[in-house]
Amino acid sequence: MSECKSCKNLNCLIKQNSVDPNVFQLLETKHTLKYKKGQQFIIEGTPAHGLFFAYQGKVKVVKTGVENREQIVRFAQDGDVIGHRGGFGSSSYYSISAETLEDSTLCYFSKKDLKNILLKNSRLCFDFMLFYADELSASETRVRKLAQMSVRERVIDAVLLMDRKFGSTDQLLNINLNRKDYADYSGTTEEQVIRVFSKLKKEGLLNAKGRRIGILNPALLQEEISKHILPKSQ
Amino acid sequence: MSECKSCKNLNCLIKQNSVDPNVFQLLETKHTLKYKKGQQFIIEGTPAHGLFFAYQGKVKVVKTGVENREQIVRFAQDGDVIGHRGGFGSSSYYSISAETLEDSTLCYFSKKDLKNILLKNSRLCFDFMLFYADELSASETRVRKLAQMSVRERVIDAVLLMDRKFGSTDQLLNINLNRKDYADYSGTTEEQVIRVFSKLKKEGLLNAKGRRIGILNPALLQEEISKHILPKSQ
DNA sequence: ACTCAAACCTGTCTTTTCGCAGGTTTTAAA
DNA sequence: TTTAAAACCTGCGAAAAGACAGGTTTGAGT
Repeated sequence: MSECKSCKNLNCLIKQNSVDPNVFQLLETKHTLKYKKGQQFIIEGTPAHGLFFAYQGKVKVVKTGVENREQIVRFAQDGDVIGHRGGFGSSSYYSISAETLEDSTLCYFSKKDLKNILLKNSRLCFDFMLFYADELSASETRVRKLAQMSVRERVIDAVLLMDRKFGSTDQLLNINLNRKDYADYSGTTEEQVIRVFSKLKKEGLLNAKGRRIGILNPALLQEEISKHILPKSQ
Repeated sequence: MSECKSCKNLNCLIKQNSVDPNVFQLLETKHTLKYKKGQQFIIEGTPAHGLFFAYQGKVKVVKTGVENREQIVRFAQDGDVIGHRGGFGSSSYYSISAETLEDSTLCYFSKKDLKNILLKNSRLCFDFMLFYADELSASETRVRKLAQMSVRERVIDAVLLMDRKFGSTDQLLNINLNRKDYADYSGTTEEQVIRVFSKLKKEGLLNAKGRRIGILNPALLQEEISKHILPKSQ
């Protein structure tokens, strides 16, 4: 039920506001769901009834594109919201699909319940607004990067993001993605990712044995894409 | 002062909520500003004090990129919000620049005043949240399109957007953009836009004399990019 | 109407990215 | 441990996109 009390995902919007009695009431309506690795739990274009929070696990959020291409728009893990755009916004259909990258536990709220609380609790509502504003910020930066970076730069940017988002242990990324996933995030093809990885290996910047990816020289990689990263405006 | 009463921008978030006495109070703090064509009124990276609403006129919102390239992230006109991400969100610097495309009148609110009202009026706050959610939706669709469409497709998409957003009179778009602007929106170069326009002219799909752009066959243009447009999920 | 800078256009060449084909390695399940 | 599918890799040719150069047209200000 409301094990939000003991939840350690401090960046969860609900958790942050759970002291409010109204929000506490919302928690009664929460559902907890478990999914195996590789399960698709949101399907783009289907009617949206609610939204999810990642309690534990890793998720990729995807827009289906033309032919067998898809666009990974975001990765989510502990505390992150998923399916929020179907939950609210003008469309009542999910605009994305979501799939677990490993065994995961998710929290689910119906959008009806959540909307009621949001209209009662302006602090929670304000936090949701800030969340969307930050997501928008990230998305617009991504628009610019996709439009202006080369394939090599976009792949480097993706690898560095994985390190920031999921971290590394013993110089190996804590996330298990195949080359197609990197391609679908970077807006290129599997072959190009493989080529860039091979080159980076030869240059001693990256360690890539199958899906075990390790960043050997973060500073040099960061340096290579630095001209696309503006300090204050992100 | 509070000529919001008589404002005809019905899609303006403030206007929509101006019956609320708290919001009415906010209007006292509003500033009205006039700018000439081509004036930059928000500069990326500078401290953000507040946000703007387009009262009358047309604006391009831009992220500065590498070399002399910039990325147009959005166009705004009557009622649209501008600079909202500096206004709220975790960064207190503007993440974009904004420039008028014609003589324009803008409404300005300090973010301090606005935040106060948002925390008092959860309906207004909820509307702002929905606005951000929809913007995010549009931005993520744009990520996919930039990653998966060809240059020709992106240029066609841009021209069709101009028609939807600003409309046409006598088969001429009601917006005055140069080829570089189309390039900066579509994520390509000026020359490529010129080539695509020339080709479309020869094919009888477009009419382009200088900056006067006319769409001759919207159905065929739409058809050409239709495989990238998914019905329910946008 | 004149002038000049800005905007537009086109051809050619270079670079980047992509697609396919065919092979090798990895991984996970039986 | 075996086995088969999935994932990974590389070379090569094709296609797309970009850069540059030089010419023409447009249009805003005088």
